[in-house]
Amino acid sequence: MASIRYNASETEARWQKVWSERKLFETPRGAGTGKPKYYVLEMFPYPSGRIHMGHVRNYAMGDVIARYMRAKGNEVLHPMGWDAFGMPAENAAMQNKVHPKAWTYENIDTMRRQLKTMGLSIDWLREFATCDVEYYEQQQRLFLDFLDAGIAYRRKSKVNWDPVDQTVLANEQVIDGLGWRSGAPVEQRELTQWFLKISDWSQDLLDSLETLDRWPEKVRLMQKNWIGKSRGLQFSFATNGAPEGFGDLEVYTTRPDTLWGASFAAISPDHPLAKKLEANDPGVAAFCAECRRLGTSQEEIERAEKKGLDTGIKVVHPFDPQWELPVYIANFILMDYGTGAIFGCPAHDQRDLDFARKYGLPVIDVFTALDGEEPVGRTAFVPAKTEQVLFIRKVAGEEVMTGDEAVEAAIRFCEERDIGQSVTKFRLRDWGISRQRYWGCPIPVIHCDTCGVVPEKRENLPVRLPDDIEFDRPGNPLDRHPTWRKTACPKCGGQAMRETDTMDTFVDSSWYFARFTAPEAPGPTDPAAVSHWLPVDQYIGGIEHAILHLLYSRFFARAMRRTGHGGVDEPFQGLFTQGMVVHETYRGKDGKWLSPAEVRVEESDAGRKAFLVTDGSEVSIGGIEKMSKSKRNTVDPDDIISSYGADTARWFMLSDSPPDRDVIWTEAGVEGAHRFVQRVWRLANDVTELPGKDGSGSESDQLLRLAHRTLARVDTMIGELRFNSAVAQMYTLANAIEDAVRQTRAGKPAGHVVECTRLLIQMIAPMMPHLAEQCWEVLGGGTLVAETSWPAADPALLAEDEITLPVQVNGKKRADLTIAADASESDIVAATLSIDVIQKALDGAVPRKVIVVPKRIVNVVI
RNA sequence: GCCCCUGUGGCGGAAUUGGUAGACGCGGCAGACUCAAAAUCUGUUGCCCAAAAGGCGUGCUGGUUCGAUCCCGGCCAGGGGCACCA
Repeated sequence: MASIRYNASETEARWQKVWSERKLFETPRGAGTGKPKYYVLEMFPYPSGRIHMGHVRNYAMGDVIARYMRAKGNEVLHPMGWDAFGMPAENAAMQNKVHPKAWTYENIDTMRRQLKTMGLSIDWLREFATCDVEYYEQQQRLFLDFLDAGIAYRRKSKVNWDPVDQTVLANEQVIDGLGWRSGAPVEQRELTQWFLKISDWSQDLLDSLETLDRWPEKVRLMQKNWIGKSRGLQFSFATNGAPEGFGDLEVYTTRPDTLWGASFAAISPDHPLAKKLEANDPGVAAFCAECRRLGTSQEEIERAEKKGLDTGIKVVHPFDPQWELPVYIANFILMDYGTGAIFGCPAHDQRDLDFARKYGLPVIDVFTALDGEEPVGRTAFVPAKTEQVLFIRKVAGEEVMTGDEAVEAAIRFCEERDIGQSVTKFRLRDWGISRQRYWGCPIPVIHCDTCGVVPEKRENLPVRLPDDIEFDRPGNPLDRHPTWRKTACPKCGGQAMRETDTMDTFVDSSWYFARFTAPEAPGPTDPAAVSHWLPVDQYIGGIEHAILHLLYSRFFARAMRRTGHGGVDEPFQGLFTQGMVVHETYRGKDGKWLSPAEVRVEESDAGRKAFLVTDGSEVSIGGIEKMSKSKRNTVDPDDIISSYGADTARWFMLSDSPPDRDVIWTEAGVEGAHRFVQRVWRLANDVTELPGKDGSGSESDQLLRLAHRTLARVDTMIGELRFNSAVAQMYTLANAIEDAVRQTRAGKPAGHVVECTRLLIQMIAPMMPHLAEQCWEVLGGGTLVAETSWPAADPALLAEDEITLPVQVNGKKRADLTIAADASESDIVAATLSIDVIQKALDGAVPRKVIVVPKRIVNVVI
């Protein structure tokens, strides 16, 4: 037989052209065609330069769903755009003297070209970038509506400040407390900034998580914890020795049941009391300054060594006027949560215990340790679990209560005595959207000396970013621009200044999915299109967005609805979080990172070894890590697509690894995927030339049965995004068809071979669309696979008349039992007990129990 | 530090979610074809034991159950997020 090779690059280009000419993936504008709608969306990419394998994986998955849903008879919306504002463009501007705009649009061009070679079924007519004026103009309209509705407001907030570069730093730009460029110790500064009132919806965002049953449980949990609803006691400590004008110290606690074990109070360095003290006491000022050097990142603050400064002020314990506690300023208390002041109970909180040990404070055990629990010793005794029964000795006498009950009892106890009130708090803070940067959406407000903060008139929108800017110095070029800031006050007409802050790029990505439904609408959205297409039926993206992006988008949907821009609360009905693409790392003798292209890996009994391609010297193989430029362990999708084809890349990304887990990129894996491409192509050709292919017989029925069983399984697996399992099913079917071909050649004609192959091709089509079209043509499909309906599995072919049950003795498998599928339980027991092995095991005795699980297993208990 | 997740052969993983652990793929080994190689095909492949019988085996450890990769407790290791990276 002539060896037939499949030419991927020719074939792929050919079918991409056909799809595009037939406008197969362009979704009609407006309310649609009457078919059920299905909106598939993958998180849009940041145009960083070139696409990477992570993108290939993400968009391959989305494309499978899009093509599958189309074949299932849905009107599918599958758009693509660019999350195009952000810091990297400004960094590139500073380093390479390119304009952020030019850099961004060039990257978009490159990446669009790369994505197109993947053969994605995307409606490219809807494409936009968030840095397009047409997009950010609409975002400015949204902002003004939010401002009118009281959703946007200004207040003071802290930023990381680089005193040398005189600029605001992102958390990422603060390394070990130092500015990334200047190396100067970072300070905290307060600026007046714009906020969005996400906290208005805290309860709603929490409650609605329950309705998101097509979201991963872990994401819902993370969001729940992030919103952080808590019930606790808020009360005041009377102070003794506080500066003039400072009254009581307000404290919030979720553990009022430990109040009897209080041994100190602590306040945030940003607490009003600390600020008062700071003004007059250089010691306090020095300590607070040190705390502020930790920057604004919560991780940094909580991982730092716990430090405190005794203010000398005392507070009076609410249960006993004679009992005084010292007040510390402590570096681990956040002003943003609760009241910025706490009481410490070292016996029942590890952090408080560490603090007490360090500063010699008493440890007072409130609870009676249960049997087996260690009393307070090296570590705190924390009976936090609700199952653990505990006492609050003094609060509830000797009444036995669980943890939550104890907290409730403590709150009641305090309320009855007028010591404080029950308060519900959320951890979720309002969203600060001000960024002191150029490459973002300008906030459309004007500062007027007489009128204050005035929104720009809507007819003056967009507030365009100026193109003539300079990046010769750090900081926001908008501030330094000679003319851009200067404008007339929309209210009084007098001289006024524009806001130079731009918006957080998370704002851009919080509503793009709505804009895709009507990308040319004169307003931010077209309400009819939004109500037709939203919510997104399947959203796919990285787990790293589990909290911020997804929560902000949920908030935006609500805020847009309130301001008349949308019809849904929940933007994403189905969510899937895919894993990363990782790769081995390599280092040469000099310790420098090497790219996979420079390395040849050999596998033998002695294990894996790697050698430099150029001189054959041995290379050390390092850990498997996320593909990154710095470790040079990236593989360029262009290289893979040009040598193997897009279908191979897509197939490899979808096989083997479960989509929500990390996938390891290996050369062997790609070759394996490519081998399958070739096999399928050969199979399609072999099958059409096969003599006697339409014969029938029990063998052929078996093949047809398998094909329909495979179809039924693949159908559910794609629906559940279990692509790797679907792939395995298709391998099994392909193997069986190859066997059938071989048998037919050997003179035992197996029928239904063409029919089964066509089914296989239709199943493969969403994953390897080009190969499928080519095979479909050879098989005489007539139309395009992309236009055929998804085949339905025939229930008659799925039924089985005989089944094989495993037979266990005391839970260990000892035999198999093949029996009619509809056999009764007593038939099964009888048949089981007549098996030789079972009789031998019983040795004449009567089994204690025989457990029959229908269609699963038989277990004989002796 | 806090929240969340993951852990199964040499490797990626499967297991109808409490019912045959290792489907399918990669790699290895043996063979066929070939002057030879590539490609392709066939067989084999968790570990222990010469083999059979059997035993062991899903990060470690304890428990619940007729039966645990799956449920519960305690650990260990790796990863994601922590509000100005996107």
